[in-house]
Amino acid sequence: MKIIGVNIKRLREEQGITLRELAKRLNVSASLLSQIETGKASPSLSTLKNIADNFGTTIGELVGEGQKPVENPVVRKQDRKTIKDMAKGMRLFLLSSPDPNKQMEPLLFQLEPKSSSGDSMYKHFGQEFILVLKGTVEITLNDTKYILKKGDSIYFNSSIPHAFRNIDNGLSEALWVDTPPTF
Amino acid sequence: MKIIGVNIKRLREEQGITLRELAKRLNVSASLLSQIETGKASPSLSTLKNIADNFGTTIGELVGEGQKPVENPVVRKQDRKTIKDMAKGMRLFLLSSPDPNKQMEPLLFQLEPKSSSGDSMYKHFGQEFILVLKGTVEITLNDTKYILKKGDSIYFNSSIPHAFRNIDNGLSEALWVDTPPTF
DNA sequence: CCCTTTGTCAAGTCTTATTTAACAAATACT
DNA sequence: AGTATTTGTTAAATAAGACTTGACAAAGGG
Repeated sequence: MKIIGVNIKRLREEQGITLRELAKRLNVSASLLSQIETGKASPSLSTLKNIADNFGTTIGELVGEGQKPVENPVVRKQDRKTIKDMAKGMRLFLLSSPDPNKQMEPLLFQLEPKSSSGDSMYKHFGQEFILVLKGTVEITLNDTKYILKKGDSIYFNSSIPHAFRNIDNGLSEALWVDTPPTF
Repeated sequence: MKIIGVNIKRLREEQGITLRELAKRLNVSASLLSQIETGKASPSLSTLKNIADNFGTTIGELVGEGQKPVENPVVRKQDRKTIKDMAKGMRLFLLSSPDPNKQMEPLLFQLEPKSSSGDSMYKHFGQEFILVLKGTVEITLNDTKYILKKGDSIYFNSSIPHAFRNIDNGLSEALWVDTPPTF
């Protein structure tokens, strides 16, 4: 995990602070920090957490999750890939090219009148964000139902059982971003 | 970091696999895995990486970054908070309530004709996703310029120097999600 | 009932994270 | 110039704790 050291060093130098100074803040020896930055030692989780906190970042960032370059950044409207086998009357469009390094998964979904995500509720790791672009969507979190009209948005943890349903007479459309990617 | 063990145990049980079986796959003793799951020991980074890989997830998820419940999930169109002090002619609306546990930051930005993000380019940790909802936006990654029309989207690493500019005669509007949150 | 399988615990081993102390190279001060 | 002070790095020693072994009780399964 050499990337850890590189990231730490970069953050440190961005703040223009010295290795010894950072070591003091973290309550570790300058030597250890040097070894970590040069990849000669691997920090314990607790010191890694300290480092992340100190820089206001996360362990995930430090270990380089989702750091690698993403190719083919742009997806044109007409080139969107579709995902089919979901619930009936529901269309899903990928708004980004598949890439294992992506942290987020942006999707556009279209719901025919009366269509829904099905009877069982979803529940998984990560978080989700939904912005309604057209129509009206009912979103259920646990037992609570939220009615979202065009322009309304919602943000929740995917570990909360969730489901959604089009309650508009016409087509409903929403942008959906979740993390981590599932497709 | 007791949360690590809880997450691992949950993932393991979701797969319906036994503690000993998982231990074998990871090349560690069942005892160690038990101690980790019950929070009596903290895994080294290398074994934690193995665990994350095994479940097709990330270290970040395992350490519980962005797992805690999010309150007040819904943001109504009329209740959106605005961020001002950005570049001139540029308006930013928060599409989610501030929450330190959020992994993503969904924003709506409106660009007056000829407005841009400024002369210097942005460069920071994380990733970004942009979907153009109205008008035409020019996005620069390193030296490459991309013209995005309504419905086009782009996904890139924030560590790539980036900037954007409205090249439409009218107002341009785009949805912008980045990770981790900066506001 | 016996036999296997489940997860956990105590005690020991051993890797390795971390410290101490010294080093050369660079910067600052006089 | 020279003399400190500060920079990051390294070797060796230490201490912490990750990890193993082996045994245990509880819970099925035959």
